[in-house]
Amino acid sequence: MYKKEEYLSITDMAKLRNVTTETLRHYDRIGLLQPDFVNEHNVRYYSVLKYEKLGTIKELKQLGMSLSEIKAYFENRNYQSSRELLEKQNQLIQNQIKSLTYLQEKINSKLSLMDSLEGNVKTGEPYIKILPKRYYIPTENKVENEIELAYEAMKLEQKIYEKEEYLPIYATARYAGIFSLEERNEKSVQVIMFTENLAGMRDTRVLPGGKFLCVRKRGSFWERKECIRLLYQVIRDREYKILKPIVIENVLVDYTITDREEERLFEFQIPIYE
Amino acid sequence: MYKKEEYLSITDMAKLRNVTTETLRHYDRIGLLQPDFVNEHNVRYYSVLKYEKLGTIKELKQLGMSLSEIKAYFENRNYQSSRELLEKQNQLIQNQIKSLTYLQEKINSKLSLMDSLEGNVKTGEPYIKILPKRYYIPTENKVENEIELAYEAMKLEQKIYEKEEYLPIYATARYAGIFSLEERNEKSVQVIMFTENLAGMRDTRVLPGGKFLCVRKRGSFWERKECIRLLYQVIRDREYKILKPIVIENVLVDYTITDREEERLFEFQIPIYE
DNA sequence: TGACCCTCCCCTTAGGGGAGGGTC
DNA sequence: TGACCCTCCCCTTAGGGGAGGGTC
Repeated sequence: MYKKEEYLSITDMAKLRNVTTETLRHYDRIGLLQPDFVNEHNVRYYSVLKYEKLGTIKELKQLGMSLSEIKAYFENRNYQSSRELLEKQNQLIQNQIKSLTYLQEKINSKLSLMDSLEGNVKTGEPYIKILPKRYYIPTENKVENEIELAYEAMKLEQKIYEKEEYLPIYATARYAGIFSLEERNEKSVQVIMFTENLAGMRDTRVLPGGKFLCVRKRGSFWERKECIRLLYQVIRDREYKILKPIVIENVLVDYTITDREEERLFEFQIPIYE
Repeated sequence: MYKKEEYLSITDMAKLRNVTTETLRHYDRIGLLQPDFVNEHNVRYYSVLKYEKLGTIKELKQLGMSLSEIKAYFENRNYQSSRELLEKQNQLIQNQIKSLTYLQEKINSKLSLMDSLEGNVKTGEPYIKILPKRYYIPTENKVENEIELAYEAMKLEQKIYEKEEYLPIYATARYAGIFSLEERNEKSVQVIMFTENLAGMRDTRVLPGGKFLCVRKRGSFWERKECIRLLYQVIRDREYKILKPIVIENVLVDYTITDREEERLFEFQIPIYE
């Protein structure tokens, strides 16, 4: 049927489609794309018709199909089966795009948070900021050390994941400790997790928006005495009024981002009015 | 440091993060996530602190990182390295989304073509249609059989790919044969490939838009006598004038879509005026 | 002769799925 | 006792990278 010169060597074919000869040998072995002629020394020769097929194989691979799926497709290829394949792959790709887009949003919101942390707010310098109304879920038990904290945080996460896979708004900096200014044991703290106002979450509570006197601090979550004393001092000096006797210790940089304790960052917030 | 009850068994941990125990054993073996305590019978116990790490591992895997990359990241995790990681992954994801979106466009345009083919145009029934101006690149040599055709088509594709990876507009139904009505050898045909008006392609030619008398046919590319006779007949009967003595045989369904010859579909187009 | 081609054969990722036998 | 845990050990995908030797 064809003239000898119209055969392509394995290297010719490989170069035309930008694959390696080893790939072509592999496709031969598994019966996906076989040479049209093999000489007495086992040298492979391909008809130019195989060029198109190799192109299709590459495309289908790019769509995420396995070689055996591709092989099965070629075993009975007709208009209908091609159409169904395209529709199926279209759906798969759409799902992939969706989940990648979601991932990207998550990463971007984390990067934005990091950007904001690298701004001009210094640790140890109190300042006032206005915060919006925030929603949160509390833990069941107060915690006094790293292990208890991790345990309660785990329970919170499990609770959320039951309801929603998404944690968009406070996906970053979503943990905080709340403790009462009236209680004497400043080691004992209630861990909370900020959330969106999830309709389905019955435990969701509200933290009213308003003015907060804040200060940032690096180091350990458990050494908060000094910061609180500092905020108290400012409140007295400037004659602010405490709106509610609580302190919120928001975790801005935690062990999910760094293993270095000195890099961890917390912000203490006391609700006030002037 | 912690109470015995705060250890999690391998099954507990696996359930919390929705992985298998085998996965956790694997992570232990490669040193990615190791139990905090192993009893005298080699039974693994995990501290609750590992819950967070396992979550991060899952996320990074989802971002497409390999286990050894993840391990390396955990070996020196700090604010800066985390930030760089996020930025790198953000870029990677963006590229993935881009190439998936491109693939999707390609598939959608193919599906649209198929939709249009399943419309109400019957084979063997001549009709008039208006076509826009089209650009194409011709082959160097006329062809007379399947092999020669495949060879010329290959050369055309190689030419295009040098310039542009994209073949959007005519990515489907982009091949056609052109032959002269004056030449007697209707086996000899010039193969062309429709393209966008690629600025860089110096071979690009133009096919003027206008009215075309058309007819569709299934079967082989090489049996075109009857169709041409039919079109001639219509031209004579209805007293149309032939604008240019050529026939374009556009390949609508070809061997990239089906292996069944009876499913292949061609459309013959003769430029006319009334 | 240099570029090309061949057949073993070992290797990689991230676990899955047993078998066979102990442990909580 | 039933549910759980352990260590081998073999297997999968899509080739990559030689070694050692012949071919166009």
